[in-house]
Amino acid sequence: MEKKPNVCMQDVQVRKGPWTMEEDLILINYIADHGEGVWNSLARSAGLKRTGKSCRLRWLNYLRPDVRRGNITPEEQLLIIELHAKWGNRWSKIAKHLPGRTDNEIKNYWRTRIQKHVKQTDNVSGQTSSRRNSQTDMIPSQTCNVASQMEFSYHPPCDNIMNFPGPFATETNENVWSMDELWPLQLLHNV
DNA sequence: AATCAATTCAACCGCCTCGTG
DNA sequence: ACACGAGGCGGTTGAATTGAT
Repeated sequence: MEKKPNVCMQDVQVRKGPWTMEEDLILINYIADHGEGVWNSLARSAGLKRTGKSCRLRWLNYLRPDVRRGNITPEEQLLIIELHAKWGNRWSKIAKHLPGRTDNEIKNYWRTRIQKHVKQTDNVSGQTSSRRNSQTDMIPSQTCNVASQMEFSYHPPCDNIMNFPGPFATETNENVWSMDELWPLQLLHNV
């Protein structure tokens, strides 16, 4: 048995950054056997050199079998706008009303697609309107206004925000693999 | 074909809340 | 009532990808 320095041993062992396929499989298998929850001990027991938080995030945002990815529909988009107008940046609350969508995904979608459109709209229609300190401090009343603007000016074919990058298949990305690939492996592993 | 800029999104960070002893 | 740990949430970052020149 080699002796390791007892200083920050956990810190030394914690892995960060993109998940590997192997790690994903370990996590899927472990949760299939034991269920989710108690993430810190789950991470340890599963032999993953990740924090509990990291495992939870990976599972909730990516590995859960019911996670839907890509192709946010116009209906979903309108719902996001509507709910954001009602609740502001309460992403998890909004996500509960969009089955299969995660708070992270909705948050990203809002920031990259909708907020961009909001800014453009602001520039065109209200150049003298109030300044914002940041992208994130928009209050619900403002977004409500924006939501109505978007609904009435919604023209998918030429609208920037409706140009979805396409389905989930980004094969070139090393740590992105489809659930079609992962779940059969998980099942095989469990047999 | 090469380079640069813009965009996207997975993952991390820090704060807050809640449950438990 | 208090302290502590774990989980949850929103904000932010940075690598990868895509598009434009």
